[in-house]
Amino acid sequence: MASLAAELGVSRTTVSNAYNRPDQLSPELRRRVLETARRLGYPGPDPVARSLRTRKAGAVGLLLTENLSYAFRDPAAIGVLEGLALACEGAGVGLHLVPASPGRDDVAAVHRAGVDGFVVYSVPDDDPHLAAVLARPVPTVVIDQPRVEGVDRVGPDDAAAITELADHLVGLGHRKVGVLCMRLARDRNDGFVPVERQQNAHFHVQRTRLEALAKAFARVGVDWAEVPVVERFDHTVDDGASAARQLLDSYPQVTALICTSDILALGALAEAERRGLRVPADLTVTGFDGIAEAERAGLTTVHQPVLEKGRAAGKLLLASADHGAPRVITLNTELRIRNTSAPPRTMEEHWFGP
Amino acid sequence: MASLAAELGVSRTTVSNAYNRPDQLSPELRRRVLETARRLGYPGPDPVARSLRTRKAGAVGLLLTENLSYAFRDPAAIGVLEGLALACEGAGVGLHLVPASPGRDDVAAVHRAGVDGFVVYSVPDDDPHLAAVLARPVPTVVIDQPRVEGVDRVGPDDAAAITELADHLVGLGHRKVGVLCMRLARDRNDGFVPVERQQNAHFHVQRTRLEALAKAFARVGVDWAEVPVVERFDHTVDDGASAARQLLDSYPQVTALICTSDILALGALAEAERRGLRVPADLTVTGFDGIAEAERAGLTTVHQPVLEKGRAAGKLLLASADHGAPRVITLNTELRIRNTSAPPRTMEEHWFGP
DNA sequence: ATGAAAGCGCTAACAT
DNA sequence: ATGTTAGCGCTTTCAT
Repeated sequence: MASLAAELGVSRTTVSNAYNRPDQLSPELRRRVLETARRLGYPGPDPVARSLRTRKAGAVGLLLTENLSYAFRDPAAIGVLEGLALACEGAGVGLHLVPASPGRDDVAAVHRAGVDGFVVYSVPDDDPHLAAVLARPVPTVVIDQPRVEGVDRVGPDDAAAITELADHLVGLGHRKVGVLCMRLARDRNDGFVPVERQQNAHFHVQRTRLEALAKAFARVGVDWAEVPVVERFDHTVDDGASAARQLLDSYPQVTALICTSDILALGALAEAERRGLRVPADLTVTGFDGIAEAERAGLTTVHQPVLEKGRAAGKLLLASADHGAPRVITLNTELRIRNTSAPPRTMEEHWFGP
Repeated sequence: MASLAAELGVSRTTVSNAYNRPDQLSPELRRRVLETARRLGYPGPDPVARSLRTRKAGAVGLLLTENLSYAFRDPAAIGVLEGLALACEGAGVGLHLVPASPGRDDVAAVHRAGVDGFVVYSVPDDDPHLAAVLARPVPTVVIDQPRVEGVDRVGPDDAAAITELADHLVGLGHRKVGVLCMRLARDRNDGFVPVERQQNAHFHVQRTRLEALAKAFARVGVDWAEVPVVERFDHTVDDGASAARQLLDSYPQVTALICTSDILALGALAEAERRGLRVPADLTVTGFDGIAEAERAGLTTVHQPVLEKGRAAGKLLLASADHGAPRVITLNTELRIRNTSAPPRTMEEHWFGP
């Protein structure tokens, strides 16, 4: 830029103005500046230098707990991403996906990200990347989890939502239930979950849902310590199927499988079919999220507005006027009763048919 | 940072080293620096200033022709994104989604993006955002389109791929065909496409496919000027259905509908069902891409490795050693003949049954 | 309407 | 092992 100014015999200020404040220049001069720039191969102001000077990066960072590519496998995550992208697009700011693998604790990527703020989507409360984000002097919005003191948050009321679902099942008469849940902590534990691990789960959403389920079933006399809960570290339909298999192999008397995501529930449905169990006659299966595939499958589930979740987070972040109190946006959820939930078969029905 | 150094009675270099080159410091001093930093609330080196100094942003930009959120609706685009994210993650660099709406010609977002390079995915050759990207002094890789002189590119051999498909249809005996294609230029034209518009299409991929189809059918005596081609600006299953409706309303004698994407083909399938046309007995339908939904639907299509496409582009960009000749990666495609293509019914069959 | 001066926060040579 | 010096390229008062 210096050489350009020299060549033109003007100051650098003038060149800068030619790009950033056309009204501060005679149109004629501006034209000359731009043309000379082209001739000399000057590509326009360097965005990084500009960011340093203006203290604005023009981008927001997104931190996920998972491999970046995970976000593109899970329909619910895609919905959140889409909503967030929408909000960013509306404001003309970029969306910077931070490369944070769950395995390696390499937090450097968070430090390196030139962004004006972060959206953190569904990470465990002890995630080192999260700590790194919070240490940065930029605003942050958390989607779903964890709850962090003083930090904005967007998410559903998980306890209320799943309580409604539990009450539905209780009302149908289910007492022998099993649960399929997602990862509860950063360490892999593909299998049954002792109550202690449930209570200490670092993924707040899962912990809340399990707690709410325990409470709802306790009200009708079910001892939660007796309820089998199977955890899966990875989140695919196949994992849901294998979890269902593991649970039903040991607890064939279960009449309802409560899954903390639609993905897992879809897998449970597949496993039920494999075993020749009719849903919902022989087995009730429920999900959580309300993704399109679940609707197609007729799954009874709790629907949450994932796109809205992403968008709300983006808007919150971009509207970060130095607020005093942290803001919390609670999204509406809706129990959608479809074709995978029904009363359990009684013993009579079991032996003599309905 | 200056005040931190002052407080500690050391130079700024030492503070910098504490963060960036632990080996240049006594562990003891380093510990003291980091602790004092915490106490003083110094959040660590500013990423933007560091980028300015090191000339490395630690991120690659992604430019899409569409609303950012479009990328999250199209399974093929998601695949590309995932592959690209994978490559970025592997290298520890961020993925910066550039907010470039197709409508507004606001190129500023491209100028503002602090990135070390760009991946451009499927944009028209006259896209102003593309021009802005190429003007930046950073390496660029194009996925699919357009072809730009001297710029790296990753994509399938569209002509060869669709020629194979055309030959399949020709072999089955189809001569009365119709085509459903995606957007051919930046202006909206939802309807039939005159040959001239086909030849002047700014989306190179679509143009290539149409040209190859024309050539393949010309070889068996079909006059391409007589072949109906319907274009859709938006790319949804519903658009595919409405395009099929528009085409079949005017050309009911068509025996095969060639769609330039699986999404459009899925819509065509829906429309065929709506009209009571059996596929493939009454109507052959083909797609392009090989997305999961297409496989489920049993669609005859051309499969291309979308994830690999994104990953290859990312690797190419990240390995941008000042190469002499531009590099081109051609991906393998594969004709997948499934249940939506069959010989056309003859007139006899039509009147008297098979 | 244009220019001069100052500095955003950092790191990389090159000393010592 | 630590300090000195010199910018990276830009924008922004404030003057003229």
